[in-house]
Amino acid sequence: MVTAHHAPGETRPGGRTARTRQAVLAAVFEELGDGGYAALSMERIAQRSGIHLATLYRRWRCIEGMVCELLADLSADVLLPDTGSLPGDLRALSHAIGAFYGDARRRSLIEAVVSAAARDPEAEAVLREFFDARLTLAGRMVVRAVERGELPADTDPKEVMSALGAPFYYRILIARRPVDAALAESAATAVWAAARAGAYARPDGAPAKGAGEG
Amino acid sequence: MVTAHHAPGETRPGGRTARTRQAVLAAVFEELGDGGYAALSMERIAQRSGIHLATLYRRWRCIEGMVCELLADLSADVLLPDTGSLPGDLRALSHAIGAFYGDARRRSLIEAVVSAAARDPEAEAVLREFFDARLTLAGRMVVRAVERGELPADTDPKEVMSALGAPFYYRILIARRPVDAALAESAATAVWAAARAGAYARPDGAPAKGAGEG
DNA sequence: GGATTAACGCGAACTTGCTCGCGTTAACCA
DNA sequence: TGGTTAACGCGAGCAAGTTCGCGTTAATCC
Repeated sequence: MVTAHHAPGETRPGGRTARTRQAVLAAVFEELGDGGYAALSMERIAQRSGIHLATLYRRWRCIEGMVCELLADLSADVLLPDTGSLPGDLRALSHAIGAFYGDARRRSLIEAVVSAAARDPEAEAVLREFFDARLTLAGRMVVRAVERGELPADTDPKEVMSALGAPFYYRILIARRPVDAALAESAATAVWAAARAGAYARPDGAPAKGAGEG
Repeated sequence: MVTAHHAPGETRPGGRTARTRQAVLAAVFEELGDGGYAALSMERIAQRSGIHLATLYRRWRCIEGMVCELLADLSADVLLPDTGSLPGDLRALSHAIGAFYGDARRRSLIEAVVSAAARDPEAEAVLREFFDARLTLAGRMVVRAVERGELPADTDPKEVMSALGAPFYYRILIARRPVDAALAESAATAVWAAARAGAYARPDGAPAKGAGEG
């Protein structure tokens, strides 16, 4: 019996594997820059990244998987603002989102992910869970505001954060125009006014809960 | 010279052509019902409609064209409410939108159209113009409200209507959950509060204009 | 360093989606 | 009613995109 060096069947995350991963995701991102999702093809990604076509299919199966992974990668380093007041937090986050989607490649990425989710159940699950986690996280901002007495106790944090994001995705996916600071400002102002008016109150009037809703 | 019966090169919109068109669009809509956009393929549409594959490609070139045409078809008969007050109009329209997207096939159709727009420039133009026209039309509701003095004079009608629609498309495309009456109610309440707070004021403070913005 | 084996490169084979040419059907008009 | 021809049905042919088998490279551990 050959004492296995590192449990045969295990993956090798380091070195070359990580390099190809980076090369491919970078290539996808750049490809989104010229031509958007329309011009995205396995062949072009292979050429741009210098990674062989067969390798791409082996690791990601299809483009859907790539764009999902890229989204998670790019969104990793986004911090929650904490200015001390909800309107301040909303403005800060809204402008952060606006700046993020100011880049056409990121807008194309969102298009790509939504398209992927529409066709591939696996991609759909990734997308859903990704945004759910993000809403839960950002919802803390609202929880703090409720604790400070800025909003009604029955305000649903996730609904508030959905409402903050919605105008951006409408702009990108439906109106199909660039995202600018004016949109960010409008979104923050609108959500703050709507939340104070009780538009995001839970139907059953349950009090706002913390992040862990397990 | 043969006196042309109906200008050679002309199309023949009646009879068989109209029938196949109806059969195909109906088949697309039904296909969206079982399996959504993922299961949509030219071959399946051909089988379900009983129209030959080559005919589909000749008339629509690709699936993108079909879903765009279907969207225009389905949305043709949507009326603007006129209850006498903006909050009333907003609630009515919001619930109409909610009812429209209560059907999973229509949600799948929107996914399909957005996916189509992401890949095909022609489909993108169709989508953009379609929603732009719709916003302009619905904006009349806001123009009336401004004239009644319910909203500031510098309110941008299209921005208000965008804000009303945004939560639905966020729910469908990003959150990927069904649309319900609670969402419709929330959207209407939110937009009304936000509009009164001046969230949709034009940056330059120009007064609200009519539908024709030339 | 040396042995083991994931991960990769390469090209051929395969599958799928799409197009083309031709004969047939049925709108449209006189 | 009959002539003209757009629109359709049909199957073969073409061009993508995708998979497979095998040899090579380079992580990983001893």
